[in-house]
Amino acid sequence: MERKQEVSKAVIQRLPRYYRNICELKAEGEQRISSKALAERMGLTASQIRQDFNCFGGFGQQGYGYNIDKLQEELGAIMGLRTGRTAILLGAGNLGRALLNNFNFSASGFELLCAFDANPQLIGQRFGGHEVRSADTLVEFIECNKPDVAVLTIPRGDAPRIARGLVERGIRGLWNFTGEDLHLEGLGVPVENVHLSDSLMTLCHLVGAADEKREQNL
Amino acid sequence: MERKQEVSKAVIQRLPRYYRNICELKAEGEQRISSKALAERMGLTASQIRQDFNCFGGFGQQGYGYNIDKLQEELGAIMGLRTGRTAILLGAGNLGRALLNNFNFSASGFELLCAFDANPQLIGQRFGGHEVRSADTLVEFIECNKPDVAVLTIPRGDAPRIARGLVERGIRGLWNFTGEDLHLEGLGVPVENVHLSDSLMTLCHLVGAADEKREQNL
DNA sequence: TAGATTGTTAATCGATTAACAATC
DNA sequence: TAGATTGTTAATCGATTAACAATC
Repeated sequence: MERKQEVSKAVIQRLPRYYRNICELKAEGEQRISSKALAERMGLTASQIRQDFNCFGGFGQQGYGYNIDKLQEELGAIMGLRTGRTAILLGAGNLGRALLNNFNFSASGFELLCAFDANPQLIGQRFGGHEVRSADTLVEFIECNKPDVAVLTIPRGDAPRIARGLVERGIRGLWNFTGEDLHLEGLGVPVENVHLSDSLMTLCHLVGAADEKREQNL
Repeated sequence: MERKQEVSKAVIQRLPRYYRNICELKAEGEQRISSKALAERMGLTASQIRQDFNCFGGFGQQGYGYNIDKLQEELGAIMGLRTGRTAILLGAGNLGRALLNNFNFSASGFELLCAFDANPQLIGQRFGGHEVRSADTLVEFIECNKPDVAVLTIPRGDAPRIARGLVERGIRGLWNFTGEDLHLEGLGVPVENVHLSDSLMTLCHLVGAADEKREQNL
C-alpha cells in the first residue's frame, strides 16, 4: 500500500498480470502460492516476483509463501480497484459500442456512467445498459458528475482538441483508442493508449522474424 | 533490413511509433528530419533514435539527417508491411465487427481475407466489405488459403483450445483480444495480446498515483 | 572549407537475477 | 527442530545516454 520511493514503470505494468493470475488461482480453489510456483506459471523468475511485491512492502510469509486472498486484496488496493472511480465514454461508434456491450469496466476499477455521441440516431439508445447522451450535454454532465476518466473512441482527428477540453474541465485520466498521441503527460494527466495498429504491426514484424528463424534452422 | 545480432524487444516495440511519426511528417510535407528534431517530437533522446536505427544498418547521412521517404520505406521493410501477409478473424461479435468495419488492416501489413462465426444469423453478412463465414468451414478454408495469422475476438474460455488448433493447422501468428494468456511462445508462434483490462487497470493505478502526487504538492 | 549531424564507442543508469541470512 | 520460502543485499545484465571522431 505504501509507495516508498517511486515504483518503476516496469513493475506497474506487471501488476495487472499478477492480479489476473491470482484471480485465476483463486477460481481454481488455491489458498496459497510460492514465488517459485507463480514464476513458473507466469514465465517469470521467483526473484523478480519477490522484488516486485516488496516494492509495496512485501506481503508474504517465510516458509509458507503468499496467501492468495491477501495477495488479491493487496494488489487490488495498490491499483485502487475498489476506490469507486467513474468513467464516461466518448464516441458510440462500433468500437465504443463493443466496449459498452462487452467490456467489464468495474472489474478494472471503474463505474461507467454513460456514453456521448453527436449522432442523433444513437442518442437515447442503450448498449450494455449504458445510455448514449447528446454530445451537447457533455460539458454540463462533467460539471455535475465529475467523472474521473474518459474513454476516447472518437475519430482520430478530433482527439487532441477534445482531450485538451476534457482535461480543462477536470478529467484526470484518458483511455485512448484513437491511435493519436495526445501529449498530455506534461499536465500530470495519465493516458493509457491502445494503439491497435502498433500492436498489429509488431505482430507483422514478429511473424517475419519467426519465419526467418525457421528457415535458418532447416 | 539486415538483422545483425538479435534486435532487442524494446527497439522492436518502438518501430511502429517511429513509422507512425514518419508518416505524419510526410503528410505534413517534410522531406528530412534530424534525430534531434524527431527526438523532441516523440519525447525520446536523439541518441536513442540513432542507436535504434543503427540496429538495422543506419539509414541517415552525416550533416543532413534522415530522408523521410527513405526512412518510411526502410521501416516498412523492416516490419514487413509490404510482404502481403494474410489474416482471418474469428468471432464476429461486437468487437470483431468493430474491427471489420473500422480497422485498416492493410496499413498494418495484412490483407483480411474473411471472418468466421458460429452464429447462423451472422453467416453470409458482410462488415466493412468482409464476409462472415460458417465456423464449420474454417479448417477447410485454412487448408486452401493458408492465412498467416488469425485475429481472436472469440469468448475467453474457448481461446486456448482454438489457438492450439489454429497453430496445428499452420497459423503462424495470433492477434489475441480474448484477455486469456495463450502460452504459445514455446512453439515459435508470436502472439500479440491486446489485454484491455490490463490497460484500464494500469490507468486506474496511474490516476491514483497522480492524485497522490497532486496532494503532496499542495 | 565550415557547420551540421550521423555512426559508434564508452559511461551511466536501471532492471533483472543470484545468493543468502532471517524467520515462519 | 528441520524444511521451506521469504525479504533483502550484492552481482549481473541490458538498455539508455553521453561523447566524439567520421563525414556529408
